[in-house]
Formats: sequence, structure tokens, C-alpha cells
Amino acid sequence: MEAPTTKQQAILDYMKGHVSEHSYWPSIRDIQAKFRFASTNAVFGHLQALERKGVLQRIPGAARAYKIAPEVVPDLSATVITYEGPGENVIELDAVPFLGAIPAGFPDYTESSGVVASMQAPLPAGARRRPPESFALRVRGDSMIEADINDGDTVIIEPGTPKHGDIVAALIDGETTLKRLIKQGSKVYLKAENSNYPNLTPVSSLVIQGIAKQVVKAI
Amino acid sequence: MEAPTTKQQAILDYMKGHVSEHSYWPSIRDIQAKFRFASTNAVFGHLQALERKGVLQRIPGAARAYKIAPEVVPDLSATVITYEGPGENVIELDAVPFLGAIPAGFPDYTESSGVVASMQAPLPAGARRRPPESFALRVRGDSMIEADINDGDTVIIEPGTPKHGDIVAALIDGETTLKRLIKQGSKVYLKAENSNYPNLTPVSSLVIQGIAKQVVKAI
DNA sequence: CTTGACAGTGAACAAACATTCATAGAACAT
DNA sequence: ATGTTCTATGAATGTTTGTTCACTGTCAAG
Repeated sequence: MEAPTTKQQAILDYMKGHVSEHSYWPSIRDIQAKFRFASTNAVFGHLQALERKGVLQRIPGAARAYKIAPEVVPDLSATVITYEGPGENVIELDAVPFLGAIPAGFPDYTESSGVVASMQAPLPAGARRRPPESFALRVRGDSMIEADINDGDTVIIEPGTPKHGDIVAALIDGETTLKRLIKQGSKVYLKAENSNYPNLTPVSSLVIQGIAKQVVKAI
Repeated sequence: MEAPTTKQQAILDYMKGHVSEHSYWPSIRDIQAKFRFASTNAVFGHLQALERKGVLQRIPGAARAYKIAPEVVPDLSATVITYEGPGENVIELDAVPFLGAIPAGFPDYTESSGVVASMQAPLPAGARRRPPESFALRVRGDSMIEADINDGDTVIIEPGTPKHGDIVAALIDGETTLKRLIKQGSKVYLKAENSNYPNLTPVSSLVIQGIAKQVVKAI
């Protein structure tokens, strides 16, 4: 996808900020005034460009009506640390408590609007978190197959505040699942990295247990 | 505040749902079509009523532009469990680890838009969470004075998913504070229960350590 | 019985708003 | 040199949309 220019990005950011502050979208004339354009058509062109580049969706004819496209997530597969034999990685793995297997969850595209949950994340049954609070989980299923995390792999989960694009261990319906975190405005999505399942299932609440930092590949 | 009628509430719910689904507000004619009104004025009257009752704010002249007023929180002071002497409550208190005092935080009205944080909540320094994961905190300050939680009281914090109106222990700028959780659409607020401080301070992220379930009053 | 609040129809208006057309300079590759 | 793309101006157009006015029926309080 083509990247927006700096001005287009500035306009997009202003629109996002306007929604965040006022809870409704700005009109074209609002944007025009903000950026001191002499013509509404200048804004119009930029909005068309933003839509053509896939980051903004306009609703033709409707006033103050837009949708923000989910941000594109950079491919993390290249940054995954792969276990290739005895070495420091092994020690690091052994140093954290092993808590069990991830029931892998459903390889769907889960939406959670108005996320509030922020809580002591429940651990798998019988497990007890110890300092340094990192733990390992065995992956079951292929919901993250396109992030190069496959069935049988082991992921190292660490506590922390997840950023957009992070792969997180999230608790959905009592099961720990591995998904990529997608922020879109004030909404949060959990995205399975498996193109075979483009479904979208809403969940009421969201509890994140940690961020997947490393992957130990099954050999 | 006067309560909306069932029809007015239905319209308000539809508007909220429309925003949640489409990310922009419906027009009056959208609402008209949804509820099969023969006139736009029927919708107009209901919107005026909703605004008069303080649950909806209209932006005059602007299309598809509204704000939702923060929901009113029911008074929980009557449901607070008060410690009145030796008994089961004492045992319950002794059964949970006592972790320290809440630096009570600032008695302000804190806003957090686009909340994402959902994480292993940091514990007060030197503390270590143990099963059953409940703990007690001593209250300092009078930010929750109107919820009948005063300086010197002890609150029992339990993990769980907080609902709208729950009193939560939240970590703001590294300090644990006691506030009431307010959900407003996709936004989350932390409200101090002290009418002397109607301030509104934005915070970037939000970590909730637990829900205040009981209050042990200082005698 | 009357008054007033409430909920609705129907028509019409005026402002807000997205959209289109014509035009043009600057940057840039062909 | 020349065409293309990007960005912008300026004016005009037509729809969308909030808003108002006049009128009707219902229901409960006084």
C-alpha cells in the first residue's frame, strides 16, 4: 500500500484527534479551516488520496462520516528469535517457569470495542507466576502461522504494555490465545495471523496476560 | 436528572450502536428510517428530550455530530460493607496479605481515551501477590469521601473485570489511586468521589490493579 | 371539562456539506 | 521540451441534513 504524504498524514491525524476530542468527525470545512486552505477542494483531494491509499474510508454523500482502515501491521517474522540449538537461549528458556500449553484458541479476527479490562491476568490452572514474571507457553494450533509461529513452538511471554502490532497472549472466554494486537482509534482488535480465517467475532472483555517476545521453534 | 423514556432510550442505544458499528453518528433521517417514523420531527423531538434530560449533547447546525454525557453512577455508599468489630470480617481481612498504603492520588476527574492497557498490574514496591490474589490497602486522602470511603479506611481489593460504576484501584503515574470507573461509549473515565475537585486530567494509559469489594472503616 | 405535557404527521426552509468543474503553478521523470 | 502527478485556487452545484411551523391525537392531572 502506498504511504500517505506528510500533509495527508497530518490531516488524518487531525481527523483522528477531532474524533477523540469531540466524538464526531470534522467536516471538510473544519479541516479546511484548520489547515488554512483557501478551497475546500484542497481537502477533498487529500481525502481522496487517503482513501485511494487505503487508510481512510469515506461514506459518499454523508456528512462527517468516515471510517479508519485498520493499520497495517509490519511483518514481525523476520525479528523472531529462533532457537537453533544449545546456547544462551536455552538457559533463558530454562530460567522462566513453564506453565502449560496454550489451547491456541480460535483462529479468528476478534473485535473488542470499548476495551476496559485491565487486571491481574489469570494464570493457567495450577500455575503461579514468579519473578521475573516471564513464562513460557507451548503453542497449539496454527492461528499465528503467518507470523511464523507454528504448532508445537514455544513462546516466551513477558509482562508489559502492549503496543500496536505486538503479539500478545490474551484470555478469551477463559482460554489463553495468541493473537496480534491491533489498535484502531479507540478500538482494539485481536487478529489471528492466518488468512484462512478472516472471521470477525466480538468479545465483551479483554484480558491480556503478556507480550510474546521470543519464539523457540520446534525442531 | 430526569430519566429518558423507553423510546428515547431505544433511540439513544441505536445511536450508540451506530457509532460503535460504523464509527460515525447516524443522521436524523437514519434514525427516522430505523424506527419507521413518518416525520423527521418525531426524531427531532426525541433528540431534544434526550438533550434536555442531559444524556445527549447536540451540536447545533452540525451534521451527525453528538456527544454522549457521562453516565450517572448509582450511589454505592449503601452497599459498602462496614467493619464494626470482631467477627467474620476480621478473619477475612486477616486472610489477605496487607500490602501497604494507597498514596491516595489526586482527587481529580481523570480521563483516559483509547484505553488499551491490560497487563500484569504492578504491585506496590516490595509486595508480592499471593493466592487468593486479594489484598488490602489503607486509604490516604479523601478523594472518595462521597462514596463513604475516608482517610484511614482499609479497602479489600480483588482481581476481576471491572464494570461501569465499580470502585477500582488504578495505577496512575506510578501511584495507586482509588477511583470510580466510568464507561462512556468507548472511552473510560476514572472519577474521584469528591465534589470539591471537578477537574479533568487526561492520562495516556491506564492500569487497574483490582476492584474494591469491601471497606473496613476506621473506628 | 379543560389544560398541558407528550408523541406524532406533513410540509417546507435554509444552512451545512460533499462534490464537480475549470484553471494553474511546481516538481519531476521522459 | 513535454507530459504527468501533486497540490492548490475559485466558483458553482446539488444533495444532505438540521430545524421550524402548523396541526392532530392521546393521556393524565387539576
